[in-house]
Amino acid sequence: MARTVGSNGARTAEAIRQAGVKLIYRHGYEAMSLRQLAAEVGLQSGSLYKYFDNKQSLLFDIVRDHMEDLQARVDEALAGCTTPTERLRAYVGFHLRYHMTRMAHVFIANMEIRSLEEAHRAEVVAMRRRYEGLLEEILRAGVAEGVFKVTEPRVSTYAIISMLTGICMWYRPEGRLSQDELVIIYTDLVTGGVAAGVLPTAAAPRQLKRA
Amino acid sequence: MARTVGSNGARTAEAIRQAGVKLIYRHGYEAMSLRQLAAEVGLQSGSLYKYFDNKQSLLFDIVRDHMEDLQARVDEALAGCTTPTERLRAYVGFHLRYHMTRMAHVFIANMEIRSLEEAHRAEVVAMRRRYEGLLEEILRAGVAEGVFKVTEPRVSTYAIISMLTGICMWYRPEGRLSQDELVIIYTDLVTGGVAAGVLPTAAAPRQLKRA
Amino acid sequence: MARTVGSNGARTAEAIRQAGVKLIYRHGYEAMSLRQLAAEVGLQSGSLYKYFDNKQSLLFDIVRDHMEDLQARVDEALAGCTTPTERLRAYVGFHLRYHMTRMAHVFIANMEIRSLEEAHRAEVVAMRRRYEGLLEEILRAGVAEGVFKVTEPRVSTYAIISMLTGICMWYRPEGRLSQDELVIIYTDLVTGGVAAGVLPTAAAPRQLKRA
Amino acid sequence: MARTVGSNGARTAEAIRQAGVKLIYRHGYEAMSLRQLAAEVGLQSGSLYKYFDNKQSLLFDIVRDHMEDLQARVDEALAGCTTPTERLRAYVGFHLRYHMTRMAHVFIANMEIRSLEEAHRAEVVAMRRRYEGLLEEILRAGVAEGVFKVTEPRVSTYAIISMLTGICMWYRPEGRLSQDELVIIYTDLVTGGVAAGVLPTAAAPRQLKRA
DNA sequence: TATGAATGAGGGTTCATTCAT
DNA sequence: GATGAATGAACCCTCATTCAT
Repeated sequence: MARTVGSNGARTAEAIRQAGVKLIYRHGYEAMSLRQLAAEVGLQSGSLYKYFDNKQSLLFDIVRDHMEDLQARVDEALAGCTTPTERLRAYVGFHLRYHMTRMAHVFIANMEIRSLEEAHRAEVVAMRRRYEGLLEEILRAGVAEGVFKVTEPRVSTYAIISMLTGICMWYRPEGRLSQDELVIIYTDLVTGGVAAGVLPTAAAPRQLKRA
Repeated sequence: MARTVGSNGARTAEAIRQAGVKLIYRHGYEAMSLRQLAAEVGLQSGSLYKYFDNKQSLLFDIVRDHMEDLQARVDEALAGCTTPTERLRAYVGFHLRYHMTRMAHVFIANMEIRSLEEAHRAEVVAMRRRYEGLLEEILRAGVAEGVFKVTEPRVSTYAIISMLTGICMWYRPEGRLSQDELVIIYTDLVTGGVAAGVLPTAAAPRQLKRA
Repeated sequence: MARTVGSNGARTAEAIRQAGVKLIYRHGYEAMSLRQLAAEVGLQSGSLYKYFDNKQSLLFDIVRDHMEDLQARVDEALAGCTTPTERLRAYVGFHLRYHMTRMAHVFIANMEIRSLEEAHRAEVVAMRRRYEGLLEEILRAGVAEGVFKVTEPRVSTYAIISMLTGICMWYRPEGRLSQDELVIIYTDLVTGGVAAGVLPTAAAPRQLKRA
Repeated sequence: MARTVGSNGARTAEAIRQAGVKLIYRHGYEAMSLRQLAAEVGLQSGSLYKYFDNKQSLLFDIVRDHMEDLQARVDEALAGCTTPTERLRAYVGFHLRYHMTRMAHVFIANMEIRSLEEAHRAEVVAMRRRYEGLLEEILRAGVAEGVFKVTEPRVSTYAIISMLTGICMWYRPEGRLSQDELVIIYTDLVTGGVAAGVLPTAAAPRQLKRA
């Protein structure tokens, strides 16, 4: 890709960021080379170092900015929702739409945590914990009010988050179902799963035989 | 790690396989070097080539064998279960126990699909599709019998699989909750989510504002 | 050899080319390592890849450029020569002088065809055929005019080319005989060999006993 | 290739020798791996060391045996030929037939001298010198008797040998021309080239311009 | 701001060779 | 006589990174 004539520093920085997201999403952080990235934005690979300190910090910046954005937006989305049920629906809807809209960023933030250096990983994990903590609090509040039946809110939180996040493994904008339709389907699954006083508990299941 | 005296070929092959699973699980396929792997089993890196053709085939062998094992065991687990509800509980229980027991293999099979060469990836994806197809059939059967309320069995399948698989992101054998307890929790979430005639559908949700 | 201070890219490229010719001539393409080559020009081996795509392409570039040069110069050398005899003498003289002057290149082009990948080999073989074809045409013209007695121009072409090219197996610039003297000797051999109506044909020879 | 059942040591040794000749001829000494060679005769590569000390000695054995055979047979071929002309014809005919019959050995002996260790190379070069010396003596004898006009017998020897040897670069047994026909063609070229009192010497030729 | 030449480490892989069995 | 597991060195090549210009 030829270099954009008249590009200034800020524009180049943004181009690098976007190309980085695209290439990490497509190939993985380890598999993406800075030569590739440089070629994508029309630079020599050495020139990238005007825009970041090293490859690792590029990844960290992408992930951290994503997590900050996610947190800011979920706070917005929940503002004004008061009852646990309302808040649950808002959280689920927000999470799904965000993940369908920014698949690449989300995918990277989930898959490449492993590639972050320890200090960076810790920071990202803390941000993630805060974001997921919101859902756990919603579940606990619903339990307290008797509208949810959840014996282990932490576990259910993990379960629900995993379910919702999984959408970015297969969702395609050009697919048959609209975002709205998908939100309804998933919301039904979640609310059904946590609804109070509906179904009897699962019976004690059989043991898995080891190899 | 020093080489085990008297080790023979078969034992070395097994050691390589296990060390491979461990290191790929821990560092990722791209990040694991064959020198690391060789050191782990007490060999020179070139000696590994007695046991596989190349790094890629090591990964593929691990993933393919895992998928075959998974399929064989789920078939076993479902044998004798006839009603959709029974079969759903069996599938969920099996999937969870398998994933809690063989976390590393499962994690690799999910995360490193990206690192497989196209032909290998296609093969693995087909195997996965078959495995997940079992759940979809169960949901469809339940809908047909009127015991499940699922408008998009394919989507719900993805959702449920994601939820269940997510357990291998955080489960620790030494954790507070037993496998049995976790199975109950997840099973309740799933069965509640697909149960017929319980909750009203989610209202049309708000749109996510673009960045 | 230490790196020449102030060397720029073009100079390095040329140094690599020359060192490549020298080392391939001396050790053979297979036996020359890129570490050797890099050391010869004062680089790290990885740095060579700024200057060629891979080892094979270094060889191909050397051989192809040599063949192009050879063809361009023989065309020059033959320009203005009209009679078959004149042209034969010109071809022979040119071929010998060229081979005495650029022994290494010629040697490589002859010996390392085997080391070229199929596509490259085909290209080089075609160039060689064109160059040798010139001699064959000269012989045929001489036969047509009755000045040469050559029953199989193709075979005689191979024979003459082999004879002349062989000079680069032993010629040394510091040797007793000058290039001019050698040209005379070889030219006499060739012209004597193809001269019309001189000697009776060889009698039917004895059969070689098989081992 | 599967191992021949019931093969004994001598048979295996011979099989290795033949496979070695074939593979070195086809790929070159450096490019042939002992794994390849072992596979060709149905052995593990380590087992080859029962039959030779190392890769180098395999090459040397092949070349030395070939040179000894060549010398023994040329002595035979010349036995009974007395006049220089007779002897020249005999030498040429023998050389050509031998080279057409044992192309692989000849090719190896010519091409892989470079791959021989210094001591081995010296030995082979000496053998070759002796073999070529025969031709030189024939030329000198012919000059002494006045039947050949050769000013530099050493040079002419090189020239003639190169011409004749070149046949193994293109000869194919299934080709249009028989060995007898080819011998006649080459013999005419050689005898014409060295015949006394036929052609005027080549005029002083032009200088080759350097690049 | 960007280049482009260069580094130095390390990647996956192949090789000739050894040796206990 | 042959295996097969293993070595240790070297192979070609790619990488993130540096720095004078």
